[in-house]
Amino acid sequence: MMNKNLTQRQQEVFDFIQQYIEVNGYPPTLAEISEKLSIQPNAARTHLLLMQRKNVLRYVPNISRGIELLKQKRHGIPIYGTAPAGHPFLSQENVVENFEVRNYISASTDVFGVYVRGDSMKDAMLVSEDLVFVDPKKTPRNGEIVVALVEGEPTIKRYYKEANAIVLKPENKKYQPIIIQKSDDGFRILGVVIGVIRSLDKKKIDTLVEEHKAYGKASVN
Amino acid sequence: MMNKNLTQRQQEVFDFIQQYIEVNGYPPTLAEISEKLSIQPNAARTHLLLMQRKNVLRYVPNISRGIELLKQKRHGIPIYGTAPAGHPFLSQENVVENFEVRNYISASTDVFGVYVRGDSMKDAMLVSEDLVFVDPKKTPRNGEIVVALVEGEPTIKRYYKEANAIVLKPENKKYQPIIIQKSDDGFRILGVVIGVIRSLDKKKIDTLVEEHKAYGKASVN
DNA sequence: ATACATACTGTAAAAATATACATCATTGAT
DNA sequence: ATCAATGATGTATATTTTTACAGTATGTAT
Repeated sequence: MMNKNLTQRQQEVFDFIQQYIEVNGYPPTLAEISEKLSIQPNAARTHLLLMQRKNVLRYVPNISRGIELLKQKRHGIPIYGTAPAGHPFLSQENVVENFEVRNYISASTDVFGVYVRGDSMKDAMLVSEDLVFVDPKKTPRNGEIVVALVEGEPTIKRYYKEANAIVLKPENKKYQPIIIQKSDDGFRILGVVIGVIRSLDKKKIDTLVEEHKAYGKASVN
Repeated sequence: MMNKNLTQRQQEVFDFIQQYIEVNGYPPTLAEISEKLSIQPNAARTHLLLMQRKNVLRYVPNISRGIELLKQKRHGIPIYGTAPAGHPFLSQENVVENFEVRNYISASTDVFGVYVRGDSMKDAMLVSEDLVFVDPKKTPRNGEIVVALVEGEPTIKRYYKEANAIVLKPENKKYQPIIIQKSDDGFRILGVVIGVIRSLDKKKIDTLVEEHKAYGKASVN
């Protein structure tokens, strides 16, 4: 994250502070900065004052470790509700909440993400390059979509528990269901899919719509 | 974020520290904590030492503001690549990256989110309750999906620029395109849709698949 | 050539912070 | 009934951290 306005030395100071906070959880003292850069505390102080003018950090005099890095406070994305007509839509007042994935998909703390590959779930609207969020703590119910390890390979399928076996159904007629016998080793449910996120560009939109419409025709065969 | 193991007083201390860091960017001194809770600095110190034993924070003696809150370091969600067979899939080594929406949808810094309502874009796989990410800085190209303000009402449609007008096409045969004359006032493009996120539970999955299959039948009529 | 901003050194002093005792009250567990 | 853990007070002291001066040097734009 190079700040174009900063001089080389200032950037070094900035980087050190950033790293220090990452490691320690609190900002460094002037002495710590100066030691690292082999300069005097006073020189470090000057840097902070100059950088403050450039608005990349806040330096509070007389406060030990009174350094706050600005800019990269880009946390969450504002979400606007459906504003009442008349109001300027994009105003602060219409911010309903701030987006944080963890809040949005509200799952246990150890959710993880996996990219979808292939088209075996395309009828459930999961296509290649989508990123699915998986909750490993959740026990799958029939019909839910799960990520499972079948013979060492991760796969995304619909889950159905039957008398003596577990059936993993793809959502695409081109593919056959996978049947897991109770004795099967090398099989493991990694978790339940609780969300998807898709990055859209024009090409992706077009592909999606094509596939979607093709489905209609295919189903008449 | 209530920590079950903490006593009430400890929770108060924890909450204050959290809030203080949020506001100032660096942790408080013992004196600041003690002042807020109307106790002696020494008492505050004891709390920190006790809480450290409970692993909710780190307190470094002799270091001013030497407090680091632990636990809520839950930033981003780990994303696993498709692991080579044999490797334990869910191991740290397979973490490809850490999920941050802003990185994922890679847009200008002022992206925002809006919830989708209605089914006018259902054929482009945008359904009610989906959250779309919108980039206000991006200029729409023909065929891209945009969020626009039409007579004060926000709406999501496909964008097409024609000789004398702009056409906003829904992706659902039930609805008619909206045609905007150049002179039209009260019309404004708010941004281009660059991503979607959907929270999935079993009910939502079922609804999606139902609608998706129904599309096939409808399109044969 | 001459400001001006950056990038320092070095030292003493001032201010901000943390800590060591000594002491006490309350509560829950053995 | 007593121990251990929590939650405190209060004061003097030690330590950490910042700051005020007083200088020096270098490059760059005017």
